[in-house]
Amino acid sequence: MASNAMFATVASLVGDPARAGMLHALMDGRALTASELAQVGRVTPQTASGHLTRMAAVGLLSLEKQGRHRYYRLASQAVAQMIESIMQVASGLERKRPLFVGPRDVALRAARTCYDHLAGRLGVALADALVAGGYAELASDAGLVTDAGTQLLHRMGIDVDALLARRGKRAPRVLCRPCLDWSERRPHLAGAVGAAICAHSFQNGWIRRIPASRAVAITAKGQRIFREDFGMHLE
Amino acid sequence: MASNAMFATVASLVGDPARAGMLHALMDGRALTASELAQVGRVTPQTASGHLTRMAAVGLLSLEKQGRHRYYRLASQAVAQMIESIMQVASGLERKRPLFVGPRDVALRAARTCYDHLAGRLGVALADALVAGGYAELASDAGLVTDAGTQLLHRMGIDVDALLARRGKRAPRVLCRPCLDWSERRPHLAGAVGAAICAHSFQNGWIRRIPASRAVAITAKGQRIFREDFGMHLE
DNA sequence: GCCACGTTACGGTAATGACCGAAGCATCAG
DNA sequence: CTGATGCTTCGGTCATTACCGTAACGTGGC
Repeated sequence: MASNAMFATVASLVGDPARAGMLHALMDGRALTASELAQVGRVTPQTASGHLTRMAAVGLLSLEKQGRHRYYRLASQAVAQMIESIMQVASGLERKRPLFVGPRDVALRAARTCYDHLAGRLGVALADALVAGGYAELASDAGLVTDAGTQLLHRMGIDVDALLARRGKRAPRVLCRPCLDWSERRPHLAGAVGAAICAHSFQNGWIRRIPASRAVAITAKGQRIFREDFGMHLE
Repeated sequence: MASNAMFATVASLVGDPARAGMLHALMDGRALTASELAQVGRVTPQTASGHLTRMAAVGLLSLEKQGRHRYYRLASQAVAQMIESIMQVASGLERKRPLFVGPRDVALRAARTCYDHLAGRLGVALADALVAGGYAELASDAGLVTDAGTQLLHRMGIDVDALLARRGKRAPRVLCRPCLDWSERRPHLAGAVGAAICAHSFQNGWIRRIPASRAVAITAKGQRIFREDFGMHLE
């Protein structure tokens, strides 16, 4: 196998607790400074710097200098998907022992971003509502947005056709990627469509980020739109 | 995050070169003995035994005792998908430096199994042919089998409806998962449908395993069927 | 110019863990 | 029973590497 060495390199990089914490924090798709990442990794800035340069050198992270700050972010969607799939396995194995839910997790479980799309109960509820309304079909393997769904999204201001055209797709149907939620163990909407919905939700003030967290809060406006327009049931 | 520790544990387990080699070898979905795995990991049986017990204890591998042999296999499809996604990232990063293609790789690149479905040029060609014939639609995110595709597979002896029923799906359409091939960098058919096609191909003698390898050979019968019935172009 | 802050480079230390040799258990053949 | 094979456990050695303290290097504000 050609890439056996690189394979081990990548996995062992991700396997260190400090680096794992940093990558975890970067999973919301934002860029964070070295200091912030040192904090989430629970190591001193010196140590964190070493970790970050190594991950950037291999290509897991991309670096953007801005003044005296250095912003790191996940280098690609492939990296995010890899981390997601490892979390998938890890959380599956952890089910064996009783799982404590700390207060810090409450907000995360309610609603959060997963690299570029919505996850948590919000993400799952959105997916459920779209399926229930006949706007989408979701299997464990794959998913697709129906014609009715395309129209709904268009009414909400999300142009799915433009999305397809931009990616140069010939597929007549709008396919989308399901993503198994590690906290809910249920599929939700990822991929290009999921990312578009998430971005649109931020832009229109349906949701907003909770500072220093991957969690997001649903605004009053968002509550109304999610319930009335998407037909979601948010407890 | 609740599972941060487990996350790092899983990733660091995968990150060791010897264990990575073993997992790599197990990616064809078969079960291998401890000795065989020691060989592919290039370590002595004692060392391998330690690795294997650890991976089984955490839940990455499942163990089946048979006489004086101990057969290890990947514990779940989730584990296979995780490894696949890490390979994805690793091979992407490796593109920077010139990539040598050893003779050992030639057969692998031509046709191999990827846990439970076909990959390599064979897998990609099959996917291309299905798309070209209007039997399937594939995007990077997801895919689906068209009605024509369902009928074609039914004629070949693969009952897609039964597949759906077995999984208790309500989705009216047959969705399938695309899997980016690390050697071809093109999508091919994975998921339930891909697995069914692969299993069927083995059962009917269209392909057979090349001993001591993940590579598979296409039989004369297979050549004919792939070309005439599926419309594939195999060089 | 100066100082404050964020980040990186360079030591030395300590702990983790991979590895193998030797020995001990099982299982199967004769 | 005896020997052979497959696998595991134990003990000890060695290499790797995460970590921090100290110090140096940039950038931005004053």
